[in-house]
Amino acid sequence: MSKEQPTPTLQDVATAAKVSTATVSRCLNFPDQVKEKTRTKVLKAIKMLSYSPNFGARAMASRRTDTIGAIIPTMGNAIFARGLQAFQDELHQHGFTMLVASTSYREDIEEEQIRALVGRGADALLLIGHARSPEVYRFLDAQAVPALVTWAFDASLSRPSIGFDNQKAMCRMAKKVIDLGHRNLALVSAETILNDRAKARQLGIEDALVAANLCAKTLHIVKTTYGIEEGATAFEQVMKAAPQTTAVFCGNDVLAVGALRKARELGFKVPQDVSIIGFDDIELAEIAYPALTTVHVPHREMGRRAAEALIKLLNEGTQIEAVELEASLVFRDTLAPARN
Amino acid sequence: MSKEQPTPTLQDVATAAKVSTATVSRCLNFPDQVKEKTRTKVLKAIKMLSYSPNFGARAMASRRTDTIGAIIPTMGNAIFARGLQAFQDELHQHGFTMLVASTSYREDIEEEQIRALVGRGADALLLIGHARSPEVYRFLDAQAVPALVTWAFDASLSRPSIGFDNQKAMCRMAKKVIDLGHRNLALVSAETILNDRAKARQLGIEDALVAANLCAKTLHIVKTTYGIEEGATAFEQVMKAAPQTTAVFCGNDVLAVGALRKARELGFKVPQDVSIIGFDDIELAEIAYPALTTVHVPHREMGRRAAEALIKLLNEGTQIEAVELEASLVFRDTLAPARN
DNA sequence: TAGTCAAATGCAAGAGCTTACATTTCTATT
DNA sequence: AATAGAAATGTAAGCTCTTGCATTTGACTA
Repeated sequence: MSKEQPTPTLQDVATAAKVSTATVSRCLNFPDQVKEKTRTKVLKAIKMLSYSPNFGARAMASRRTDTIGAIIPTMGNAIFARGLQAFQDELHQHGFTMLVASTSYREDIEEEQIRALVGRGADALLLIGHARSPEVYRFLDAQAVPALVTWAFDASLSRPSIGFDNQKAMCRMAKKVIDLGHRNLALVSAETILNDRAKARQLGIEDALVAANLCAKTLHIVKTTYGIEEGATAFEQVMKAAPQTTAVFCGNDVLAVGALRKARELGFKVPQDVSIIGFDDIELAEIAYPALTTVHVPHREMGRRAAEALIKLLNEGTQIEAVELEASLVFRDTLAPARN
Repeated sequence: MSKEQPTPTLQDVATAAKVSTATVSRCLNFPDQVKEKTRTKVLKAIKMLSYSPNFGARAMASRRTDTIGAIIPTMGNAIFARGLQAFQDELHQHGFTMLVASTSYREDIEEEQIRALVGRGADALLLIGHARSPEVYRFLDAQAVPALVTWAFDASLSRPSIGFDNQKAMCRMAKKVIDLGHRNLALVSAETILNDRAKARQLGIEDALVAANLCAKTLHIVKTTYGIEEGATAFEQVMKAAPQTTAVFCGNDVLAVGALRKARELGFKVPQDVSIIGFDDIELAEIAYPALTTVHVPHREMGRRAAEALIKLLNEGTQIEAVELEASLVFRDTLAPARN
């Protein structure tokens, strides 16, 4: 630890291999531009010195970092995990590295993280949802850092997105629920001011209500933060404030699973007494008992396609084109016709 | 898009604010070294230009990146999510950024990722488990990149670790199980060659067996990869090959939850017919039905302490000292006395 | 008012890599 | 064997910031 042995540089490798730094650099970046014999020599020197290129220097000289940043609300649960894993797998296959930062669903932290990742040299960014201040977008433009929005889809916006239409998907689900005779609906949702996905999901239910000639105002809404415990508490509130409720929509599966547990604790039979509907279709949904009826989000596909689009943009300058993916309905065991 | 407007540099800011680059740099890094009036001027110029420092240049000039890499087996499930979130939260509070990469439990990919992150300028690394080739450690030493091992604890190794003793924890659990009269134990585990945690957990059960004067060889082991489906399949194999089994240990909760589901499908009553024990205590465990008996891993604490130690090392040169955390046993509903 | 010393600022030398351009080495052709 | 042209390699400038040291500014003292 005390022996301050400086890390080897390109120059050291060049010296050791008795070639110029340019040749070593080419060996690393365009191997087929250098003769096999030379390459072997250089590679040996690299291995001998345990050389690893200095990222900063490379970034500065080549004006790119092959790094893409992903900024998600949280890593604390599985909601974004699968999509992110797919995103990273795809990036990795193309020689890109992913940087992740999380925001705890807070707008100020998101902005900070965006700046941090751009500052760290991210060539592009993956963002969740559209809603953020115009200033952030201005910053991204000034820095010439492309950003792709996912986990949402809105053709009306100019920023490209690769995702699904939260509103439409939730509306489809709500229609099914209404078809089953439910008239007293409730929604346990995240705060919708800073979360356009949550907002869209709420609107989806209201759309369905209106389409069925019911009043959108009848939807009983409880706002909370995401978490199993929070879902449980919110469910209790719902049933206390609106005991006639027969179907409780939840903003995501984590909330739904909490609601499910609380329902059991309170002696409600699910789905006979009350139906519970989730959103996302993460592992939890399948494992919950009874297994959760939910909206399936194409996580992996979304992650993969997003990575693909970004890579193409960076490597070939191909503009990103928006892609709308389908979210499907998964009917498991927590939805049944309304009791009456 | 076509207007190639170059991103502003320190120099541009300096010019705009009519000061030297040095002053701008100090404004950013040591604000109290510059007079208030000057600072205001500079800050205004920065805002006006939407300037953001170039990470590469800064990294090169200052020889540090304030970036810490974390390399985990997978982001696809929640096993590492919570710990990682805590790790990142702590880092963030101290102005560090986290880089994440995942390995899919493959040694070759891990090595690649280690090189990638070091190459990307990670000042330090968080690694899961001890087992990896000496060459990797040599590389880390050559690059002078400190690495902290977590999710495991082994005082006998020179590399510091902040984690828990997988073997001891699993042994404690196994003793309880044996106390409950179980004599025919099985284990569904990941491949233990490349996974020292899995290996340790297996040894823990064998220790308990020996301590109870039973033969370690009686432990029926099925190896598989991690996944709910895989857990289900493995459970079926276990019960087919060793139908007398009354307690099935699982390498982690994901496997356990799969086993649980398959048990139900096959008509086994859990825990009356067969007990199932998990490891990790992630959300799934609590939500599973019946709720899973498992070994609780102090994810958040581990992540937080690891970050703390690394930050101290980087900022103040304080050597990391190994910390052994306690993994506790969580008895829920999938463990009962052996039938006989 | 001159002189002292600390605070504020400026100057300029790197930091390690890529790459345009220059030079050398080969290969193939005559 | 001489030589054109391609392939391989070398030279050196430049990428953007930090920082040690030099210089200037300014407050205070004598």
